[in-house]
Amino acid sequence: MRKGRATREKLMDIAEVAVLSKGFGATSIEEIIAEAEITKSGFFYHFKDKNELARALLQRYLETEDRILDNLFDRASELHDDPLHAFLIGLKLMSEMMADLPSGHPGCLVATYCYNERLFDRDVQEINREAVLRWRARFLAVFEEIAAVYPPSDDVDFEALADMVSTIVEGGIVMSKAVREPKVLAEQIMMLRSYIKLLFLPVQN
Amino acid sequence: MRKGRATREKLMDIAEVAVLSKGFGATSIEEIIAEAEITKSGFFYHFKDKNELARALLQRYLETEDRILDNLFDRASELHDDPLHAFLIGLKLMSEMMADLPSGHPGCLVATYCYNERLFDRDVQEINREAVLRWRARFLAVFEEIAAVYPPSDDVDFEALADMVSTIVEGGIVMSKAVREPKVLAEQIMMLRSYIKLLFLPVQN
DNA sequence: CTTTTACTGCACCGCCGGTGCGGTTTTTCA
DNA sequence: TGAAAAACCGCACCGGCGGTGCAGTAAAAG
Repeated sequence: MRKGRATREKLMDIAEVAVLSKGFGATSIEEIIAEAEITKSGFFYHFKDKNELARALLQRYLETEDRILDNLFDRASELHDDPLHAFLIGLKLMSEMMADLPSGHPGCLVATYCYNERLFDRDVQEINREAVLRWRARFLAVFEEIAAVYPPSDDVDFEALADMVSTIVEGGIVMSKAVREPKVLAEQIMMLRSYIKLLFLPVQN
Repeated sequence: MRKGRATREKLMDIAEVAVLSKGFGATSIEEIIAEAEITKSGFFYHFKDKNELARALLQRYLETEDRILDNLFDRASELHDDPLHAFLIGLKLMSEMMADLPSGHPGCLVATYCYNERLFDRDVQEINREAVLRWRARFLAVFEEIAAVYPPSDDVDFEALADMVSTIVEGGIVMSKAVREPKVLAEQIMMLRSYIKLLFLPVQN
């Protein structure tokens, strides 16, 4: 019961690393079980097929990401009462967190799954879609709260602005991986922060 | 001689669609030759192995992308002499181009290759890396030209700003694919445009 | 009309995803 | 402590795929 959980987690840890560096289709069950030192039968005891592994991987990933985001912006809110400044602090914390990843961000499963869409059945794709829509809703709420206090300097759609947070992170991860410079992701988040500042902070002069 | 080129292009067209929707590892040579109505021997006449297909795909993709970017910003420059306004027009044109893609952006090979890094040898990865660095150089030149005329409202690193263009496009593609809303990519490019406006355009009041 | 190009056909190898099932060890909990 | 449930192992088998090698051939170019 407890042991099974541990083995399952181990399989998923190994699979996640492989999927993020080779794609889902190129990740063989054979290599996963070899690294986990388990038999193929053992693997299929935990996951009835590869698609179930995909679903489990994505769900676990999304849960930890949500927890990290909650934690990060909660901490930021404790550092400043004002919604705008709290969010700016949150972005700074996020940037620092990304910069502290020793060998760069390992990659986002949401992005991988997008570029592997044909490999998954509808429900896995739907989980992915709804996760991104939750991110949209999360940041939309933040920006509406900010806009209630600070009138924006440009007429922007707040849904698009909310999406921009995810866009920058997803794009930043790709860029970091492509040029092999982990700092690019952290810098891009700071660029987003610069935009939010210019958009909502009253001009100082 | 001419016939061979056509077959090669056909194989690459089929492969590119498959790679962008399933990843490189999950794209089988078998399915490519089935769709192209050719034999496996015929395939290996054109590409000595799968890695050479990968290289050819990437190189062709990068060439067409560069041509599209050249064309787009050249057209923009013809519409306005000022570097800032020309670039803002360029972003608008880019956004409209993305919005006009009937079933959304098919995906970027650079991003796919990032999330499939372990599948390719060093030289393919290096081609990918240098392509992104060329994008950086391209937009860096643009922003330096703009900054020579318009002092930026915030102290930003121009290399990071240059990377932001690619970041927004890469991230926007992922977001569009994830939520299955082609317009998201076009909107994100307009968000970038909004930032550039706030960053360089003198405050109007 | 010969050379080059662009293929076809076939045989073969080893790996992989996946299925099925029977047996065994380990853990849990009553 | 001991039975039940959980967590595996072993093995056999299937079809598909990446890839190699090579001999032969149709078509286009010169």
